[in-house]
Amino acid sequence: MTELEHYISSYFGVAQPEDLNAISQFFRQETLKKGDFFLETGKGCNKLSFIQSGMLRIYLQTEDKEVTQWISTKGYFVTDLAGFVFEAPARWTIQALSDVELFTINRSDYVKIGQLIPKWNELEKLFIARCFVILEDRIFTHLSMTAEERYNFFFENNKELFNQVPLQYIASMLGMTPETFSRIRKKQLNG
Amino acid sequence: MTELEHYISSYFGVAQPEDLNAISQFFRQETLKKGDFFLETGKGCNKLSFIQSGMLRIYLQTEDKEVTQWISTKGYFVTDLAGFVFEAPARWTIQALSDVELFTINRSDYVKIGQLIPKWNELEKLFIARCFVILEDRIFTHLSMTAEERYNFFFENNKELFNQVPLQYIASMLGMTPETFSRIRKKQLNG
DNA sequence: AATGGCTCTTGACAAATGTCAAGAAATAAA
DNA sequence: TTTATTTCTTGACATTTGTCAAGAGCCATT
Repeated sequence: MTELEHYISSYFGVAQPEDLNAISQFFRQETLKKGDFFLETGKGCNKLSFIQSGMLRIYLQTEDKEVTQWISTKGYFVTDLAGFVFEAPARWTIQALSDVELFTINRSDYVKIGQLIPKWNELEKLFIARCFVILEDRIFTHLSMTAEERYNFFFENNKELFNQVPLQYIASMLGMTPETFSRIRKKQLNG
Repeated sequence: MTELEHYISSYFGVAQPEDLNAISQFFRQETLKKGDFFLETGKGCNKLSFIQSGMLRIYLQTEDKEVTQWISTKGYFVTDLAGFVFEAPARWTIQALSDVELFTINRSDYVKIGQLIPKWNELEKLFIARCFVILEDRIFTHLSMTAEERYNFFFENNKELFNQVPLQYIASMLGMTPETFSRIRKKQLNG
């Protein structure tokens, strides 16, 4: 099984080798240089990618600040769901934090998967439902935890990220300023 | 078109009257008294309902506090997605804030819709994707707004809720204490 | 090694939000 | 209506988090 097939299998639960192979044929390899944009707010997003290596930051520039929504790393998929599924203008700007290797599929090929694999729509549904549940959890952390608790919770589950990306982005994605993040960090390292 | 058919049509985009009718046949009417539990954390959730009248609160009791995740009102659907789709133990407790009338479908009947309507899985996918996008927005409010801004944003879009449910629940669902909520409220009414 | 540009840390202070306790107001129960 | 219960508001104060400004550390380029 190729790495791509492994991702598809684990995210969508596709089991048949021939199906996996057929699906993976639709993807093409693509690379981004550090700083390149995968997507910009307001533009069309007609692709979905799996990250083979590197990291991407999903964010939005508002009037007064830049809000990082998520950082996607190896093994994750990346797209603007509203853009990809509903052909709406992209909500997020997505930029490479490092050189990035991707497996990318475009919308028209993606649609073909549904025609090829009868169960695809259901697998996709289950996939998006899992994503929904993850967001539910994330909202819950904001309703129930302090900045420090969110820091610890995220750190426990994403230790490796802390020495790979600028910390200010992690701070933003946890809903706090870089200064607060830095102080909590100091406290956790010393205490 | 019945009220139920209207909901199904607007949420799932089912267009054919005969399909709508077939789907709506699977639903049964159900009522809850104020205070009754639609679902309790940890139990199985094998039903999904549309709210014909009344309000339900979706929340979770933690060690030290009760966190309201959402309040569902007329026209909305209600379920524990992880429980309903993945047959996982329910994450949320769902309780009637008032007497409630529901249209309810159970999981086994729900599955039958998929067999009846070829496009169902796709419509469902789109439906859940829309829910996902709504949660993305909600997370964004927590990353980018103060308590006061979240209050105003929510108030503008849900004025009617403010004189229908205990405000402490709205406070919790916006991620602030009842006291903070009350002070912001005063400020907005006076200023 | 020196330069420049980011990024992170720190301090001092300000603002926002939480906590606790009391009482007022609203709602439900009798 | 009266009483009881819950919910909301308010004040005083504590804590958390944000803001601003300066400087330290780090990294890449020269």
